Amino acid sequence: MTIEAILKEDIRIAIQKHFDVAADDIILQPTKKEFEGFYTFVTFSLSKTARKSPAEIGQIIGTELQESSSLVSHFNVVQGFLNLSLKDSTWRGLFDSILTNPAFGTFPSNGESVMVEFSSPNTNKPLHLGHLRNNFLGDSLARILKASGYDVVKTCLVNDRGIHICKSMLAYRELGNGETPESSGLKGDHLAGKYYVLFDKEYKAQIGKLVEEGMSEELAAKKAPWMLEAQQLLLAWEQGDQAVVDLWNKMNGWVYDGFRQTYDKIGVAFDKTYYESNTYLLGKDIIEEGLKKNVFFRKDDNSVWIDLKEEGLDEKLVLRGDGTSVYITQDLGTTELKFSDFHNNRYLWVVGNEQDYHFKVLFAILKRLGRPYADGCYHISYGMVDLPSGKMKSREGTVVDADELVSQMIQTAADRTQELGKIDDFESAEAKKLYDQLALGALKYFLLKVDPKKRMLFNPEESIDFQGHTGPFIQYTYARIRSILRKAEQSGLIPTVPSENYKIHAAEKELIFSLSLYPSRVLTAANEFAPSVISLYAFELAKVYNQFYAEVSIFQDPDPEAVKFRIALSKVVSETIHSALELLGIDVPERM
RNA sequence: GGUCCGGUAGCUCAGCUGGAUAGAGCAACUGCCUUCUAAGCAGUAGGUCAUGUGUUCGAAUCACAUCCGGAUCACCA
Repeated sequence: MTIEAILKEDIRIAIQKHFDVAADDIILQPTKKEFEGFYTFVTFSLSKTARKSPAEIGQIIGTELQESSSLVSHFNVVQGFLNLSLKDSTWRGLFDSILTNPAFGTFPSNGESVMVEFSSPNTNKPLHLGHLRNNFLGDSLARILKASGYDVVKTCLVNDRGIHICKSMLAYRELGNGETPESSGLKGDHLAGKYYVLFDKEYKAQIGKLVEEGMSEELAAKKAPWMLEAQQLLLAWEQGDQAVVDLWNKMNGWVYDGFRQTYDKIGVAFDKTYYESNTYLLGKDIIEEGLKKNVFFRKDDNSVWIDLKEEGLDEKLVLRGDGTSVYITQDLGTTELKFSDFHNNRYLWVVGNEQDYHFKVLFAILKRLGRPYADGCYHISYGMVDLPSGKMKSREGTVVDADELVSQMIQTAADRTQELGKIDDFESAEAKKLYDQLALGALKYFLLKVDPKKRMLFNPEESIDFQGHTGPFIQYTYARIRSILRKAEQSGLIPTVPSENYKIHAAEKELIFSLSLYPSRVLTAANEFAPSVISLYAFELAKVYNQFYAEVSIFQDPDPEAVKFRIALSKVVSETIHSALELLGIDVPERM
């Protein structure tokens, strides 16, 4: 049982005893900094039933706890707030339980499995900042869910077919002159992206010309020669035209090669990758089934629909009149495939909030169809990354390219590190590794510290910080501690829990308290699908440690017990920081 | 227009299962490196929590309304 749980029980018993009131859900909050104590119980709500003033109630419960609770040393009451301080033996026991628990912050298997689908790129252009948020969120969530007891499968659904890919292919065929990643020195995904942009340029010119000749803009957009041709390409692809399929294979191959480099660089991997070219025909059987079950209905033009007005949604098309699939058809099929592949208890999709409606519809359909996995489906909807100028638009060239951003961050990390001159003795490979760790630490932390649901702002003018509320701040705290632990080891000092006579310092209590919060934060992060909970925790812990570090001396303290205790505290903090950052996919350096 | 999400310090964000004088970081200003890494610590300054009404002993937090911003409502994905 946790300290908090025992305290709540003690408070419940005290209330029962003195006021004869059954209080089931006792809520404790952390005591605000300006008051003494660590846990606060608010008594206002008891005032009516207990027929006493909040302050009196606080006094009575506080006195009772001081006498009978095994944990409480003393208390103070401010208005209706009962602030509780803990005995040194409580702190010692708490710390001991953390120190001796090698799996601190991770939970045993809960017997459930979950699939996290994320990343899901299109193969016509390179990854951008928005994809990074998606990738980091998905990767981190997978780690957090694993730590909280789930069996996790990470999947990626690659959108490797469709009109957008055909646009790149067309522009390449017409303007490419046989260019390759090797001949151009461009990463494959960037090469494909280049032709996507070229397509758009030419396409716009064609529209302009048609409009000049008197055509309406809307019609011109449909009738522009390259648009018609791209549609022809798509059709040819679907019919298996060898030349088209060959080009498609060639260009997608380049793109995958480029993606692989990016994924390697940012440390993201998947257990299984699904390709839309393999799944886009799936789902039609489900449409048939739904028609038989009268979940769907057919309109006169042969298109198939579902009426979701009861769910507060609308009528929704599930199959085109010509019998071809739409997005939702595919998703029905892919979800069925995922289920038959893995039989997970839960399915999560990390997809931007622009698709909120789509997933509402998808899940509603799965329920109507009576799918066993329907209730386990959940859309992890995250907000867009905006620029000061507004939304990123790939066609308008306002996107922040992922590879470029990462290499800029690495350069900044290198510059900053060299300025400080602390690692001048590093081999160049060692230094490079550190720059990568810091750059990705800064970038990942930047994108993961914000509540996923909220849209966030990225200003390319102001590069991402390495000071203050950042990844490198936390990494720095870790490196600092590692340095201490190395020194301790050399001096033969063993981390130890102090004896009963040892008077625990306030800064030490703060640290133990911060540490004790970790497991519950992991669970909160898992339940809310919010890596930001872990981000904020890691920052708080690092901050508390730095305060401790500034306030007390570790090796200079005359009391050998204090020295060994502080080394033990440092050790556990470093391990907890390491663990928390690992949940965010952030690496820790031994020195920086 | 319907639905959904958001509006907290100059900027970026916490806090939102109701509780104490609303917290961080950045930017600004002041101190602290002969002592374990100053990518740090301590401090100053900065707020009508979009607005209004309501519920409550108590509201940034809940409800309703209004204003502002965004997303979505495709036989696109």
